[in-house]
Formats: sequence, C-alpha cells, structure tokens
Amino acid sequence: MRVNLERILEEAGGLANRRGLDGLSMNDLAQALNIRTPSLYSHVAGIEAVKRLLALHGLAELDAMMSRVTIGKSGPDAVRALLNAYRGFARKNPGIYAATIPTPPRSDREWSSAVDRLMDTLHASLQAYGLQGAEIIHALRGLRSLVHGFVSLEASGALKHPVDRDESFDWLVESFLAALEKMAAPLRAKQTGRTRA
Amino acid sequence: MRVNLERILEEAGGLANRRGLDGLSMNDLAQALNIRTPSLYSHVAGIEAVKRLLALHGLAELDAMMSRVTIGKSGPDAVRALLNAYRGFARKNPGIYAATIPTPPRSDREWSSAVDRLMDTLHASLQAYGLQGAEIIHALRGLRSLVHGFVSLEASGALKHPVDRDESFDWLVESFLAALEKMAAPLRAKQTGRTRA
DNA sequence: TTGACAAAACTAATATGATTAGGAAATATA
DNA sequence: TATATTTCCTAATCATATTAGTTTTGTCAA
Repeated sequence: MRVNLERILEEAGGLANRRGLDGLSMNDLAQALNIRTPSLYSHVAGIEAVKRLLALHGLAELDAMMSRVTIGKSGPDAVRALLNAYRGFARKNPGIYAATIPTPPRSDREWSSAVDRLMDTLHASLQAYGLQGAEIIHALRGLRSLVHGFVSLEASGALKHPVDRDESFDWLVESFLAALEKMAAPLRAKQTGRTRA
Repeated sequence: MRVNLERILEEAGGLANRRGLDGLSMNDLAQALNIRTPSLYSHVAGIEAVKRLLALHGLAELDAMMSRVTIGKSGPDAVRALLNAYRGFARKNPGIYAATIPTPPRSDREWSSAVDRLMDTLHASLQAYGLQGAEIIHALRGLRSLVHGFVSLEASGALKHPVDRDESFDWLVESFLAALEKMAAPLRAKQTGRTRA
C-alpha cells in the first residue's frame, strides 16, 4: 500500500500517543509505514512538519468535539461538557494533544487559524454569561489555564495521590463556574435594570 | 578554571533559560565550560543527569522562594503571594522551571523528596482554610493546575491577546481564592458551633 | 621534593536520528 | 506507448549522545 498523508497521520498519531510526542522519530515512522526513512521526505518536509500535521489534526478534532458536546447547551452545562470532553480527548490522545500545545509561527496561517477556531469555540461556550470586554479574555485564559494545567499534570503522572482525580477535576470545574457566575452577576443585574446597593 | 557541579549547573541553567530546556545539549554545555564534550562525563552521567540537576536546583529554589514570600502571611494573602512568586520564578527562569515539571522516577529518592517538599510548602499555604480530607487534595491539585497551566501557556506565547496578562492572572487567582473560601465556609461554621439552615 | 594515585581532560570511535543528493522504479497522463 | 511525475531507494553528511582508552594534572604522603 502506497504511503499518503492520511497514513502518515494515522501512524504518527499512534506512535505519538504510545511513546510520547518527543519519542516520535522519522525512523520509527518510516518503519511503521514500511518504507526507508529518506522516502518520507517525498511526503513531508521533516519531523517538524509531521508534528505540525498532528497539531492541525488534533486541533480540528478537538474543535469538532467541543462543538459537538456543547450543542443545545449553554452556561454552566456547556462549559462543563466542554471541559470534560477536552480532558477526555487529552487522556485518550496524549501525543496528539501534546502536539496541539505549541504556538504556531505567525507566518503559518493555516495552523494559526486552526488555533483561532478552537479558541472561538471555547469562547462561544462562555457566551451565555454575557461577559464584557477584558473579562471575556480573563475567563477564556482562565479556562485554558485550568484545563491545560490539570490535563498536563495528570498526563505526566504528577497527580499520584490516591484521591480520585475525577473528583478533583470536577471540583476545579465547579470553582471556575462559580467564578464565572460571580463575574456575570453584576452584569445581569445591570441588564435587567436592577442596580447594586 | 576547573569544571565542577556548580559551574555545570550555572551554565546549564543559563543555556536552558535562553534556548529552552530542549535546546540544551552536551555539546553546547561543554563549549560553555571550555572543555570537550566527552570530558563532561567525568562530572555527570549524561544529558538526563544534567536535567535532573536542574530540576533539583529549580525545585529547591522554588521551595525556598515559596516559603520566603509566605512568611507571616496566611489564608488568601499567603496563597496570593505564593502564586505570584511562582509565576515570577517561571518567567525569570523558563528553562529551569521546565526542568522542574517532569515527574521523577519512583526510584529516585532525592528528586522525589524535592518534589514532596515543594508540595508540602504549597500545602502549608492552604492551612488556614482548615480543609478536610480529600478537599485538601482537590485544592492543592487545583492550585497546581491553574498556576502551571497559566504559566506554561504564557511561556509558550499562547496568551497573545493585548489584554494585560497580569490582570488575567489576578482574576484567576482571585477565582481560586473564592473557591477556597466557599469550600472553607461550611467547615468554619461547624467549628464555631453554627449550623447551616 | 618527588612519586604515586585519583580526578579531569583528551582523542578516537560508535550509535542514532535528521536530512540531502542523486538515481531507479512505479505510476499517471498525454 | 512515450513521457512526465511521483515515490522510493541507496549512499552520504551532519549533529548529538555516549563509550573506550589514554594522557595530563592536581593532590598528598613519604
């Protein structure tokens, strides 16, 4: 069977998930595809290009998943669903998830757009809170920090205490939701004509 | 001047901070020390050993700093000081900070203890909230997730919106403090003899 | 002071991974 | 079917990590 980008993505994803993104090498990838290493260069520019493909793929899949699980939900329900799905993806695909983390170079429009699309989806899940201006950015950054932080600590084996990690994650999510609620409350009061004391 | 562990740590730290932990190589390190690469092996077992040294150094320094900035503080003041100092360290020493992230192998007592000591210090900063059982772990994991998440997104250049990052960090910290407060409140009520409705 | 021992440094060599050069084979297309 | 393109190959280069074996240097006691 001929090698094509689809198969490269498939094998690279598998290897990255099994051995870690850093463990992914052109040699192993070529071997998995039954060709010699230099032949890979007919398809991709190098190892960085392979990781970029993984990033594009991962970002698209994450975005699709985030959109899917938040359909018909809003407010806390949407955010909860999104965060749980995000964590689920990272746990199922640690290597691919790791590939989605680096910031693309400014010059790479395709990659940058993929990141932007995911950010837009995260942003959309916060819509119902009606946040204004900088608060939206704070909330979005908070959401990203918390989920990325938890998920990467979890992946690295840093959360080794016997206490259930699902519970800890739930606690963190609920804390975040409470903070959103608190930030949204005064806005809602204003919108409905009520004023604060 | 003769090479010793202190100089190795110094140069390795500088290189890691400037070029990133992944960019740190035995070649560059040897060059910085004015010796040939194989000569390094008289002092350290290999590149992994160098990174381990960086981790030990970073963990110790981080721990010392966390202890220092929380002296005489408790509750929200302690946690605020600690989180700001943590972020400050990671920003000033991105390479060394990165070295502190991996989880040590179980067999490495010295490294494991260094991690444990830092965890104990973080834990101590939460004392005043009087949390019970699993809640302590949830809070500790939340604290680690949030600060590690924010700091690593910041370091990777992922927070590129013009909105001030300090403000976003403050928002995140205050959100976390509010969650701690909320979790601690019922406990306090119980302790002072009051009961909930 | 000197001679022996250990530490630190060196050269040479090996292994692995990424990559380039240049050509052969397979495939698609005019 | 002839030709152009794509895919793959072998051979070679370069960088990094590491080991082997040897020389230099520093230390310390006789």
